[in-house]
Amino acid sequence: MMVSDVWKEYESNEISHSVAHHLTAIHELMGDLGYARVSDVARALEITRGSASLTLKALKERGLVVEDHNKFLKLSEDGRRIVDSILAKRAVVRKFLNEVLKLDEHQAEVDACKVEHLLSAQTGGQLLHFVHFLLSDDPTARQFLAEFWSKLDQNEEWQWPVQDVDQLFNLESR
Amino acid sequence: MMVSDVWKEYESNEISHSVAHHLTAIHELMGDLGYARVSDVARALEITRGSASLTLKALKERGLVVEDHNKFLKLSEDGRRIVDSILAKRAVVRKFLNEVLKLDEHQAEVDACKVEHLLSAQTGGQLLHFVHFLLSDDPTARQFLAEFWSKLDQNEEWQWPVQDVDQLFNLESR
DNA sequence: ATCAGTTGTTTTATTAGCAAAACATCGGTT
DNA sequence: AACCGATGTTTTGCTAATAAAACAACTGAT
Repeated sequence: MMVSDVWKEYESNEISHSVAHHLTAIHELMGDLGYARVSDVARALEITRGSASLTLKALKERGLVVEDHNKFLKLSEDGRRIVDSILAKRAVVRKFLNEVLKLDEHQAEVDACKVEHLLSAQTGGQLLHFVHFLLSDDPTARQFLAEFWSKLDQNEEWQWPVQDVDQLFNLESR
Repeated sequence: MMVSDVWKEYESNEISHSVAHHLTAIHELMGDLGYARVSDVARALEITRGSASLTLKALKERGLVVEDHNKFLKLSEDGRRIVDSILAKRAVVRKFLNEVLKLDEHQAEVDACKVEHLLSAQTGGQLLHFVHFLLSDDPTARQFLAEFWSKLDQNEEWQWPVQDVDQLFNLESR
């Protein structure tokens, strides 16, 4: 049972959910307001200034955020790279969930947001290739999607959660 | 910026990563050994008995785990349902990452493990439909996959992370 | 019967992430 | 000058999840 090898990699993730959103908040505030201070981040995330102050202090020490001569925050080069990768993954996952799997926008947004910082760069890149081709003008892709969606509408349902997914696949495919 | 609405749902998740693995450990130990005690769970997860004891006490109080007259653990009805849904999501995600996106098995396992407890039932169900059709004998699905994989081999790469995913989609598709 | 090993619990401490409250420091009004 | 509001920090406390260590209880071998 090689379970134990894998599951602890969760905590070894260098970017927590909280950190991911502190960083992306700075990015979005720079776009919206042109600046980002501790209070602005706190407001955007709806946490207290005290909490934001502590988290951002740690991020400054980690070199992901830099502080202006007058308390104005900015992403470092590294911070910027991290935000780029997070936003790219979020966008791809959201697009897949919403435009392919036809989940409503809120559900897609929520799930993408939960997952964005956990996916490897490999996974993000491959998913981008996949979704890009799937939503392209390629006739095979279009036909495939059309068939999938029509099947969805036929509402042929399993009861979820399925007890044995592997069995389901083995019996009906391949 | 409706960011703040969404991101806090992460912590409101009733099933943490740790809880998910304590529960699935009990499930797998029941299959492998026929029983599951605190020490067995601790060994499986490679944490101390003390930690497992505390977490499992909380799970007993939450009614997800029940204890035998002689300290043997078992999943409750609710616990069982949760494990089923987690394992189903993990299996589907792993299959998708490995067999469709062609990520190596370890990466697929790791990413699926990170994500499994965070996906909504809706998302899990839709993804199951999707992967099931995608890997079925349907000729359209087969052709689509063949084309996708050949594109992958052509190694037409973006530099990852992509700066603006939405722009990438808007320009080249639709 | 004693001794060693395993098991389960409890206590103490640590870390991340939050709230709440106190505090100091500005900047602008009046 | 005095005041008010916004800002940033610090301190205290909380929860979840861990480790480490001490402890008690049971099990089995000799």
